Amino acid sequence: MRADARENRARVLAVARELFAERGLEVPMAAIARRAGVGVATLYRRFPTKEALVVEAFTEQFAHCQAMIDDALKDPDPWRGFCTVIEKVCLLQASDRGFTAAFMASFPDLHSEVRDRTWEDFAALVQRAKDSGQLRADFSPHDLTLVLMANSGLAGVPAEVATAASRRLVAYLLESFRAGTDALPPPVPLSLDLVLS
Amino acid sequence: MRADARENRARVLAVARELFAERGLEVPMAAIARRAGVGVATLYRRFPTKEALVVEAFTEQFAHCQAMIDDALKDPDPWRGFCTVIEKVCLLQASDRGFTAAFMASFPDLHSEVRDRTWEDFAALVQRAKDSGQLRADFSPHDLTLVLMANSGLAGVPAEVATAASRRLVAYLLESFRAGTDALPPPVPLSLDLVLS
DNA sequence: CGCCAAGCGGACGGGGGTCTCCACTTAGCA
DNA sequence: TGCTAAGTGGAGACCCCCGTCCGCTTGGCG
Repeated sequence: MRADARENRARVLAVARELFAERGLEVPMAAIARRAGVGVATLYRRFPTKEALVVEAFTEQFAHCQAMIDDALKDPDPWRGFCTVIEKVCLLQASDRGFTAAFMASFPDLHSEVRDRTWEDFAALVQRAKDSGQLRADFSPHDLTLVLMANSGLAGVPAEVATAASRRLVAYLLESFRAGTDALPPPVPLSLDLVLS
Repeated sequence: MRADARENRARVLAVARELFAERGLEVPMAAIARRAGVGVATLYRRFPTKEALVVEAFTEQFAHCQAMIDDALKDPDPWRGFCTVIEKVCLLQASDRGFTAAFMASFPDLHSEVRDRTWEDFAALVQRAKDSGQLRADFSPHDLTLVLMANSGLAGVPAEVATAASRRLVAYLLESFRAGTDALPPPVPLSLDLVLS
């Protein structure tokens, strides 16, 4: 690949991440091209479709999520590990509209194997927190999806407001995730795939 | 207005409510027209713009919300009244995608005076529940918006799933709204107007 | 330094959305 | 029953988006 081409590709990706973060995935390809100072064709030569660009733009964040869960499993305090994961991923979601949408849409080929592993690890984290007696027994791993979907409802307001709101929402929810409280309606087997609509 | 015209208008409204509920506001005008057995021009003669149709289609539900709060203020148990309002409005939101979107978008001219009154009444409901000692003192009326936005994140999954999920989410939240729990991050002065983006 | 493939950008096709225009139809009064 | 104004529907103007095509430009090797 020629030097100028490589540089253009990098700039396109940076601009895409930036615009996706502040305006969501519905930002037109032409806008990304314009801000990056290239033509539309350049985008489509490097990324065969818009979806490919989105996937590429967010792989980093997805890996980051996985790393967060890995760290949390190593935390000596299971409850703190559990809380930290939820707080961090919700904050990430609240501060990046594109991440939220990409996460929700979760394109079929978007690292499905990574997603599966993440899911298993999170289930382990939940079990560990339950065994320690700090997480209520009727918490379901599906409740993570519930939290993520609820938190995604905050997207669309300016980023600072969304992060503040997310912090408060998560604090409310974590409080009721603590062990020793009343019974709840049954867990809902939510899957992000349902959002495809 | 001629008899046939009146009938057509009613049918269009019914169909619009139906389609908005199941598919959200992004359903095309042409689809509504087709399902109602009329041409597009008929829609636009009765409702100058799509927004007007949406407003007209949801005034009923909005009035219903107001009525719910009125009833709740009459409930002898302030806490039960408070919970019932939140449960009902969230369930309504979860079972009607269009309502959610219309509520969130809350078009400028969408009964702004009604909205103000509803807001005041809800604030009264909150104060009453706090005075009775059952609602935590640091609950903010803005937290209603927080709940609504969070709940709106559940839209997009099939209606039965969304309602089940909403029930569980609301149960979690109400549990932590109860008095006698830990401190929270400060309330966020959310306004639905922020969602205009 | 010259050459050519790799790279480039803007015009364009195709699809889908809102809303308008206009020739035709019909309700319903006299 | 005849007339006319109210009502109708579909074609199409206009806009925005994704993705492609093609003639021009340029990096960088020999």
